[in-house]
Amino acid sequence: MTFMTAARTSTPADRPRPGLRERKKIKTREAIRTATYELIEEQGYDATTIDQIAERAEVSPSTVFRYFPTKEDIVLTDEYDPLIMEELRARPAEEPWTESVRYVMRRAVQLGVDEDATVSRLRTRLMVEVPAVRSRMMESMSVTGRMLCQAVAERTGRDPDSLEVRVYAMSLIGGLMETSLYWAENGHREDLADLIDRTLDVLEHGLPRENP
Amino acid sequence: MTFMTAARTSTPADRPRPGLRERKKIKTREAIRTATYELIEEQGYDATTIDQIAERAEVSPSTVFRYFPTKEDIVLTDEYDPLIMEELRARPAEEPWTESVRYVMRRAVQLGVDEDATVSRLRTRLMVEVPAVRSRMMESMSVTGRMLCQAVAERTGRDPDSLEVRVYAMSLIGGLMETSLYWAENGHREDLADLIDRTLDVLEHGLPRENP
DNA sequence: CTCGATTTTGAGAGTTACTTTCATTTCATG
DNA sequence: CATGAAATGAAAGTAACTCTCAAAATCGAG
Repeated sequence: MTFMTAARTSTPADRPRPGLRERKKIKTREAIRTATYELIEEQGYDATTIDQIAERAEVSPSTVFRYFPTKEDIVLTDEYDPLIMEELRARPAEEPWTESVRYVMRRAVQLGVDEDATVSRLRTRLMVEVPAVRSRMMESMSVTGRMLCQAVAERTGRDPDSLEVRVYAMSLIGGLMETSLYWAENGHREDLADLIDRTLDVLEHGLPRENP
Repeated sequence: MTFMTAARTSTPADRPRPGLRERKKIKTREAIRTATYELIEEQGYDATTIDQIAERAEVSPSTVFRYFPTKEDIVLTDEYDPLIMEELRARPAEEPWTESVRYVMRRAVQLGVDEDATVSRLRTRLMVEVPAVRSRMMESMSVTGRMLCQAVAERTGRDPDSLEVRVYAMSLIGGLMETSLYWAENGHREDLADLIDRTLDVLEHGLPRENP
């Protein structure tokens, strides 16, 4: 769900003490990411090289690649999928599936925007403007899609690998993806939660009768 | 619609005489493509370099890039979208929209498989196996999506840029994409036309009641 | 056919993302 | 503190893609 949420930037108060090594690792990761965001804001995505990122983050270029396999990943790495999955599982079993989806998606959006609206917008903007970023994001869609398959299967007792479940999941993801593109293309003016609602309406009931 | 059809390989008998220059260009294009297919069959996608392709196609590396902007494009360049668009427009206006889609998609698949089943399968296989190819293919999805928006808008008198139309188009594309992935992952055993039918059923009516 | 304009091609050098290897440093643990 | 494991940096290498410019092929008109 990279396409609608900010990345989780810190480990609030998870486990007791992750050890110095772990903490340093997280710090480095964050340093690289914020350096990248800054540089992109300053000079744009393409003009920003890995070397510049490394320099500003005060690590070596090789370290950058050790943390992120590709440049796009620095912007896009997503740690929310598991959260969404959890929330989806936590919904009451009697709740209609479409309701659960609606609830969880709205919540995911809210989380992302709350945490850091600037990053959220930068990301979706890059998604519209930089083909490589968009590609990478779509790539992550399939992963989210598989996860959704799993969730649908658990909830409704279907085979997660069946064509039907997979098609359902993918069309959902595709639709939501288009929603965030739409949001960004229109300058983030409209309320994303509303857009999500309208999107789910289309997916559930098809196109509405009229469109003035 | 790259993801389900082969590329149009020749200009059957279009216009009277395109001139030597044009004909040579088409030939070069084809040479590059078949060289690429061969090399990939022999050694796999990643192991195949542009230089090798250039050598076998008997052109210079720069020429390869002049014809195709990226390596993935050599495999994936799609010339079917306009055809699909045409066919969609040619359907009678009274026909329900979903019927038109069903008819045209099945036809597109048939065309692709008829023309060259081997290439059709190689493509979908690469789509499953090579991330870069899958990305590039997804990238082309958005283009096809915009086109579909246009078609939906024309047929039903809606705004092609409205959220609803865009979401509808994208979920359709996403679903079909997943269908070809499914087809390839299962070794191309099932009949693609049947899969398409089941896909459209899901998109039109949601997940079926039960799934034994 | 020939000449000049236009287009296509090739050669080569350059940029940059990404990989790989290996020695060095840094941290955890007994 | 000593020993082992993990993180880091330096450096060289690969391959996709870009750019430039000169040579060659094609076309159109006289």
